[in-house]
Amino acid sequence: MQSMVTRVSIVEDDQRIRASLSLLIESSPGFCCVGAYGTGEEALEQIPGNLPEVVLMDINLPSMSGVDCVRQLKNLLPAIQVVMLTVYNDTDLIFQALRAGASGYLLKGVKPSKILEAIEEVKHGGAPMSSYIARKVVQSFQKPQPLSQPADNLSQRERQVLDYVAQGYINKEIADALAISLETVRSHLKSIYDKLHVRSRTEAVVKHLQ
Amino acid sequence: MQSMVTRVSIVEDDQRIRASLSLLIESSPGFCCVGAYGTGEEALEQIPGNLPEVVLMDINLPSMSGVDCVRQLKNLLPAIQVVMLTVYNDTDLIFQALRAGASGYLLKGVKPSKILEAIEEVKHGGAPMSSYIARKVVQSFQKPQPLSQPADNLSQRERQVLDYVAQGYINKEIADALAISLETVRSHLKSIYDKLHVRSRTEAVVKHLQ
DNA sequence: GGGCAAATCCCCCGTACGGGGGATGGCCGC
DNA sequence: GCGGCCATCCCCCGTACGGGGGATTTGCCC
Repeated sequence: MQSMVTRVSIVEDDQRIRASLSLLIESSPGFCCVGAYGTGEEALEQIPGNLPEVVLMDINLPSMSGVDCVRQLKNLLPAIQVVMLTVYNDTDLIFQALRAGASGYLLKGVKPSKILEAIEEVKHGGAPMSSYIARKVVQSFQKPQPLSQPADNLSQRERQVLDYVAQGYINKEIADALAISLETVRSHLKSIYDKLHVRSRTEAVVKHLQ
Repeated sequence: MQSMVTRVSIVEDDQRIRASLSLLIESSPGFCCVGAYGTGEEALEQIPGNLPEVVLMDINLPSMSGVDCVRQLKNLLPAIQVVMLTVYNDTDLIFQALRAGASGYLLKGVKPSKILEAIEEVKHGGAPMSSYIARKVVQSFQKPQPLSQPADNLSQRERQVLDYVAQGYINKEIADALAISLETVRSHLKSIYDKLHVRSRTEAVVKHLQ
């Protein structure tokens, strides 16, 4: 079983930030800082020797980047948990870091208590993320599309009908589901085809799902 | 500008849970419950009328599923923020819900205070997730993802035909494009419907585009 | 050589679909 | 108040579609 204290290492090139993180960890009950490194290379060398459970990793390191460091670290020690800690909220960097194996991603400026919470959370299988980061991540599952939606002037009702069509409903079923007549459904479909410049339900669905 | 209170609606089929959520919202300063519905259909009908900022959505609803409800709701009201609230931590459901447009995902059993925090967080652009969920989401970036896709037994020719269907071609056009007869296209389509367990080209296309 | 799946083609038949007309209210904007 | 969209409903008509039969050829596997 694990010891009662959570072993943490820090990889951060700014000496002041490194020192203050180290101090934060050391001065908090239940945490202990087993290493603080200024470069990714140094971290890769030392970390296997003193096995922290959690690593706080700056993303902007000299020479080897934080992302690369995470990738190699997770290769060496798959069980290690990494929380990125950075000023950058650049979307690409977030996904690069997550793909590389980071499990958490905090923006610098969070309260110290949040950092400690994140360490505990990541240790117990969570994925602590600043809310902005979490939203970016969730969005990546949603529509890869709308930077500027072409504003397909569909009315609410038309969207609703199209939604049913996209679920494979035939017109009669849509009519029943919406408690309107078959003819009304057909009317809505005509407007939909007109507005989307298509000629069939299949085309409409494809356009609807982009 | 927005009012100081956060307007919340609840979609949850269990009357007791619905009542207790409603009570939680109403009795918390800064929150107000503008609707509580037992079915997705009811929610879709009523929510556009009283415009909550945040919707708490159970995933396991009778008839229309919570996921479908989210999909249609986000279609109608793209700005609305949805937090799933469920006992299921099934990976597929999580991603289905996120793809459908949910921005948060809490497991039932979280402390009431966490629910209120989540509502505020999602309102301000965050993505509140239980730690288990967050980890699943993050993992989906790490695993070289093509884990699913069990190769739906379609033959090469069938995929080709389905591809054209998904581009809105009618059968005659597909026949011309592939230089085969209309009847052959129809034959392939029959096998496709059979293999995908669908009854129309529209359903087939939807399944094909996941 | 028999079995088998893929790919090709054919016919019948009912019906869902889409295009072309309409019509009626309701609500909004100017 | 009039034109505009919206939502609702109705008719006719041709055709694309899907389900139900088939058939043939090619190639592969055992």
